Amino acid sequence: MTRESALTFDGAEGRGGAPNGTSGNGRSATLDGVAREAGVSRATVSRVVNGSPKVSPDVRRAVERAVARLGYVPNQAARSLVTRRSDSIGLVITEPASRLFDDPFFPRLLRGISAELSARNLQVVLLMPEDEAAELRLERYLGAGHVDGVILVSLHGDDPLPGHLEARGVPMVVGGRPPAGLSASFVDVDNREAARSAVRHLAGIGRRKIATIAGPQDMGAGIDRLEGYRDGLTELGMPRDDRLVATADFTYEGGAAAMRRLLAAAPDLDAVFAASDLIAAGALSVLRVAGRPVPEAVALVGFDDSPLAEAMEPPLTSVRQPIEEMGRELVRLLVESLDRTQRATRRVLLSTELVPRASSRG
Amino acid sequence: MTRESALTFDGAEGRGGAPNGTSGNGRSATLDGVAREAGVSRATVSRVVNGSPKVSPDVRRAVERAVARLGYVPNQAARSLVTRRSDSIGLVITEPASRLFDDPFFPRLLRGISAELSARNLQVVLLMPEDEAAELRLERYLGAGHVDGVILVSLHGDDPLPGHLEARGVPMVVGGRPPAGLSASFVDVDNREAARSAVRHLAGIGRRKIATIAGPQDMGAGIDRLEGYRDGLTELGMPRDDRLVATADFTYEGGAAAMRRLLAAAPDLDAVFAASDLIAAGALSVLRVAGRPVPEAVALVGFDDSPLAEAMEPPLTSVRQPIEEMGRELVRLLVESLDRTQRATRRVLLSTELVPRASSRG
DNA sequence: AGTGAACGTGATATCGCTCTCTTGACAAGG
DNA sequence: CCTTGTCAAGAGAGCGATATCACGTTCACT
Repeated sequence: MTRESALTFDGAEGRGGAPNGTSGNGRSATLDGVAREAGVSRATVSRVVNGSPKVSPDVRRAVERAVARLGYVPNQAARSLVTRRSDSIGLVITEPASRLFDDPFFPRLLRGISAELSARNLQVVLLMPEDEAAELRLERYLGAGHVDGVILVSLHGDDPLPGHLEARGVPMVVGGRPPAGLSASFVDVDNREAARSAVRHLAGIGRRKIATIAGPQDMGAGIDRLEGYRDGLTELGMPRDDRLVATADFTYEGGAAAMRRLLAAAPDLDAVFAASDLIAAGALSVLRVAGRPVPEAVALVGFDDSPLAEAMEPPLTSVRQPIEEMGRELVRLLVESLDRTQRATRRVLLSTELVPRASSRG
Repeated sequence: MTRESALTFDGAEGRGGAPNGTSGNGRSATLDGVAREAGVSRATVSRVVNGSPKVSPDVRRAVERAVARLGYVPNQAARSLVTRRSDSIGLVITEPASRLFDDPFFPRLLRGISAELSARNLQVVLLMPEDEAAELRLERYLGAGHVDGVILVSLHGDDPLPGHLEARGVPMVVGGRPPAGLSASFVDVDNREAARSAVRHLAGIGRRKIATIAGPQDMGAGIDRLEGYRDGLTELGMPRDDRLVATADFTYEGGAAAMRRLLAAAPDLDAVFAASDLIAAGALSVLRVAGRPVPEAVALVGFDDSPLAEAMEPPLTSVRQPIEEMGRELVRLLVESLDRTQRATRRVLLSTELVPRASSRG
């Protein structure tokens, strides 16, 4: 059962006097103080604060008044000590400074997570281990129950953390498809379907030689988008042609290099689906130098719909992901697995939206 | 005095047996358990764990072994209850979904903060109030001592939060110059000097009609960059000309609109200093349409050095900010004010670096 | 009327840790 | 030989909440 705090902190802070409350020093009133003020026992105040139904209306009102008068806020430490809950969850980001930190994916995700948590009166603790030692410390920290559950994002294939957490029985959900072998609940966008729809779109404007610059093949996003590209070709009855596939890491330079390879291997291509906007930007610069105008000679589609997409010249058609929603869904999943003791793993795939712009005008 | 935990959690978790430690269930060993295991009192274990010097070497070793054997991790709730410290700090972001969420500023700042905190064994709690009610709740939460101190970023002029926190005596530092009237310590980049150097750079490549698209004039960054622009002109002995100044919010569209106004008011301008890269991108698109090639006819300089800058065509000269360092410095300042009881406010200005690219080639 | 279920309230035992005091051991000084 | 000082280690009192009982009341139903 989810804890529902019935206590609203929105009341006025006393009647203008100098209540023995929070103001001034940092010391807040205690349960005991409120009990005295209201003329009841600590237990009763606790019940009111926690929204127990077993309190008579008058007493409840009296207590609520006392709470407001004193500006009482429960001491989380004391509460945690006995409930063995921290009412906070950990957001673990294991990412070596790269991708995540160069695009707005991360702030948006955070916003979604935060919004959904605050609706539940939970707090987020941010955890970004910098190195091996920190990750070990982190494991201990999480295993010790300092947070009630963990959200992991941006996992790489070889990270031992999720396995260890699972072994310690720490409730956990993963953002983005986790590496094989891990049976954790996760939320991801439907990369495969998204890529397929991008290919469909390019075919829809008459392109017949559709190439792709895929992402790293050790990451879920990279793999799935390539799969989807192939699905799309198959669905359209187009032949599979390996000269039309290049891979790159999610960078500008990587995209540029891959585009050069594609042009060399298949000079007659007339469209490119890039696995990220940054890759597309790199590709675009190469196409420009090569004298292949976009979209006339080569149509281009990116992925992420970052601010970059809109600012490019020509503006880039791109696949938008519901990132905030992903954050919210992660929280929902985690909270669910916290409430029930069930450990059934669940997978959630969110759908995407193709945003057409000038880079793929028919 | 800063708490230094002498306890390293990096040791092996027992010798392969099934220690009564953390593994398996989520229940960790307690101080008492460790004390029994080591044949000493709780107090002594506590001293070892907290790095007190008043413990003989043998006893210390014995305790440390017991700690490692049991995989003991201190219970933060219990500790907080008595020390009245939470060993965590709050990062408050009051931003209506806009700017912060469309550029990599935020993840980088977070990384800096996180790195510096984890070196001190402190945790970050992320707080993003969504509306008025949430902000009130937040105030109570912070006032109740749930965190030891607060870092505020992206403050807007009319936000009452910092004032209220100050009144409640919550230790606090601010990222970015705070609105006037607030006497809090803060860390900012030297926007003024940065803008001045951008102007100097443009003059250095022979431009004589240097315009600016300034940011919102209710934000420190917007104001200071405009000031710096004016300083630059003065320093170079150039006349101040209000037709060469337009303001925009930090968006692509805002930048485009401002550029149109500038071209109308001062068709003979030959350089533009934009207060952000996104603004510059908007300006660039307008210049292109207007048939004013960059950098030949008009040189362009942005601010932030976001990934956008590098991907633009031509690549954008921009001012790089030491964002991670800003995060680290914020933490240092906060921790300092936590340690000493001194409430002296301090200001730290970090210097920036101009990254020249094709958009301002002489 | 009598029994007991239901319900509102209070007393009290924890939760795991820190920290102040006290104790005990041993060395130095008179 | 006793006092005094030093220093390591233990004993014990909370910190502020929750949760389990126990204790009246009130009511409904035999």
